[in-house]
Amino acid sequence: MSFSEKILLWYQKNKRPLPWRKTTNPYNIWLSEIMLQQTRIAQGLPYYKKFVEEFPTVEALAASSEERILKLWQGLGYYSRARNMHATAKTIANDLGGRFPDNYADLIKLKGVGDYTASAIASICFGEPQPVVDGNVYRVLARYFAVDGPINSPKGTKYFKALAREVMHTGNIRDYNQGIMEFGALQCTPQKPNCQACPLKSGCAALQKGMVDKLPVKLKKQKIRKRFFNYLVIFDNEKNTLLEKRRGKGIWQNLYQFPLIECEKKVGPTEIRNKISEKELLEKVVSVTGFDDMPIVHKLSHQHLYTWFWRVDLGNALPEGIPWKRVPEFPVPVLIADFIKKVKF
DNA sequence: AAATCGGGGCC
DNA sequence: GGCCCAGATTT
Repeated sequence: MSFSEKILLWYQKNKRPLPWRKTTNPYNIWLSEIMLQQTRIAQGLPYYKKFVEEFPTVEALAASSEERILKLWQGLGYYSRARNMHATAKTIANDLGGRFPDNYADLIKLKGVGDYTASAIASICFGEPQPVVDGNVYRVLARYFAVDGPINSPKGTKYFKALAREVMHTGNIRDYNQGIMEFGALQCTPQKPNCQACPLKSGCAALQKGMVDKLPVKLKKQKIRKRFFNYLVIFDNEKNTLLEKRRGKGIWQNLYQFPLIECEKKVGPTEIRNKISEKELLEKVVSVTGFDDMPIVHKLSHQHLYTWFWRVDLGNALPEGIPWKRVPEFPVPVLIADFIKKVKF
């Protein structure tokens, strides 16, 4: 039996009953694929259900606001996916008559749809023989064929895409693509793969060479930037607070936060007061007090955010003040959401 | 070619 | 603390 036939057979016996496996509707498949980019199924699943519930069709998603979409997306990370998803929904609803492109070449033109996602939708929804290469596929192929070149160099990416194309099962690409990913997720796992009970062990080159735990090879690790955030949790004399929308290029684009003062190092209440008056952010500051002396350290994959929250009481009323009860309506980073959840006023 | 973009689970 | 996750986009 060939590699792909064994994958197919394993999948038929071991596949999990996931909601997006009950349909080949491209809207549902697209939604699930965008949400699962760099995201474990356990984490993405509740978000998929929420989105399908609130937006049953691409038209419903297109008609929604970005803010509402970001709110539902809150906690899932990589928020550009949500913004691109909204843009693509509008393209499909408004320019394409509500119909998804039905082939790889057209799918990959959509915002937020790259090689993997275009291949996944084209194969799962339309049966187009395009191989998917996600993190699972890299691992399965690197081990089975004992490929020790890096998977994340441009040459490596091309090599694995070509290898995946060579070995794919064109007769049932729909199940094969999902099968090889499921096999990587459940059987050929990153740590402690279940090689003893593996139906592919007789042909696995890495197993025969004792290299299973060395593969796949990945280049470089990114170094982590430290940043120092000071959030101003403001209360005016009507107990309203202030939120600002993050603009520009960096993390958390278009999400909300308390007014932020970023510094090069830890600072005290005096510096915070000075910064407030320098920027003429607020008038009539009555008091500035820290919630904690120790920072909350929020760890992203490429930044560590050392964060202090400051309570700032005002003697006047803010024209754009937001009642504390309405704060949970805004999409915010998990760092902010955790703080709001933790404190009681 | 390298950097950027989140958050959570596991060891 | 490091690694990984149904990757895409920007620089």
